[in-house]
Amino acid sequence: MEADERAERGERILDAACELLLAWGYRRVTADEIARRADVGKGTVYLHWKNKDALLLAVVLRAKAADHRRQLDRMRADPRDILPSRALRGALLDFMDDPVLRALYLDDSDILGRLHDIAKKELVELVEAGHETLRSQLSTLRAHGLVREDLSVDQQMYVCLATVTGYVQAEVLLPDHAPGRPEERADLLCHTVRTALEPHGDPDPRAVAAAAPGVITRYARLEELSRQEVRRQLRQ
Amino acid sequence: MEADERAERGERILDAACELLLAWGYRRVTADEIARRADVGKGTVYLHWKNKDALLLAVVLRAKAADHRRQLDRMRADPRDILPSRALRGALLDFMDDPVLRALYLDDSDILGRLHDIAKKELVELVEAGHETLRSQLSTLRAHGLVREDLSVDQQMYVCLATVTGYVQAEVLLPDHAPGRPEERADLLCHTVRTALEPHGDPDPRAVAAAAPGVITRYARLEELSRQEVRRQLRQ
DNA sequence: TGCGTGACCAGATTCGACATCTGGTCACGC
DNA sequence: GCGTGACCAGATGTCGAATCTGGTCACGCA
Repeated sequence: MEADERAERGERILDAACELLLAWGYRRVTADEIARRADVGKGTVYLHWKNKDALLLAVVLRAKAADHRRQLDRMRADPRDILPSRALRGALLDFMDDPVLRALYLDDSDILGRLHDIAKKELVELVEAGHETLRSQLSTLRAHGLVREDLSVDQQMYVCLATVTGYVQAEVLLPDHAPGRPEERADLLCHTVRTALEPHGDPDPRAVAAAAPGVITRYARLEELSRQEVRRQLRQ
Repeated sequence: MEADERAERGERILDAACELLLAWGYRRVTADEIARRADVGKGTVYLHWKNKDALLLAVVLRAKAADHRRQLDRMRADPRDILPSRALRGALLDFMDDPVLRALYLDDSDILGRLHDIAKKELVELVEAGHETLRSQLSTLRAHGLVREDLSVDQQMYVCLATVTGYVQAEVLLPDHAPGRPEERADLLCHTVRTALEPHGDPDPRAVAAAAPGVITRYARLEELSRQEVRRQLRQ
């Protein structure tokens, strides 16, 4: 059997599941309809995933992997994006663009239903790895003078996580008062994190260039891990 | 009839309702049990409030009024608490202390049930007034050089609201990673807001003293408005 | 020979009629 | 004349019947 064909079919099933998940929500999505939209028999769905939850979890994991991918691409295109302010700015823009991430981070139970709880349990490892990546990123940047040392690394992690959480939640909690353009809101997050953690003035390009490879390597590892998690849901 | 006695009875009913709301949640609270705990007949409850929702809304409004009261007391005790970083630090500590505010701001539907939706509709005016107070506070402090002018007032409002939202949500979303002591978490919020909005270095005490009366007057007005809203729920 | 399929079944979910509970009223009595 | 609790209509909960759906597997097509 063609491995490529199998993989392509798997993607088609994921696409159909993703479409249905966003349109109907977890509770209303049926294995029958996923198979119909993906143009395969229902049994074929179960040749790829052991059950419906594993399939829908894979939809969420694929969105997260794509998110990590975009983050990594940005850092490779412009190393200044390794700075926490710029990295979180990008993360917020990605979040605003991707309806699956929106549903996941806003805990939209209309869409995710109990999938959120399942995802939380299954993603513990990945979230932990994300936190470790952030910790390592902050440590590296401190060593290069790109992040201040007036707070501990743990405190800076909390600042990053709490602040980005606020801007994410603000997307739904403060629909009025929000500056109209997504970029403007992302720039405000950037400003908040930069002033909280980074030294004044523009970052030294040589320090950025020196710190980039290490940070990018860690993010590449995180991206690889998230792609692994998508595959891990597959039956074989 | 003694007006004092009536008011005292009203408080007792509010206390009982508050206790039950936190212990049982909106859905399980009954007018019968509130009356029993407050040692009054059920009819008496309805002499004070036109229905159960108005009573439970009054519970929430009373918590919000007490919150405004504490904020005002702090500003009067130490005028430096008019600075946004210090004001939001206090707001976060208050939030962490008061279970009703916790339920309200975290949208705890186990406790509030549909009361949250009712409150959102009824509180539009008060929330709007709170935002106007914040806007006026920022303008006043900018005029006294206590808040920077590198962002617009609207942008600074969004920074305040989004950031405090994040630290509030972080209380439940990041139970691990959170520094153990509430004060430490509040200090991190203080740091974040201060670096985002305020000039470097300690604030000029004379500028603070000059700006304080105006800001305190606005907060006093807000507190009065919130007390009015509690009374407005009463039947007479 | 082996991958893909859809009819099939057990168990989960939904529905709706019936029973119980509770918000709000008001005639009574202290 | 204010406070009360018995009372009632409508809201809410219960539980079995009917329907739906996840997951399997015997079959057939390539």
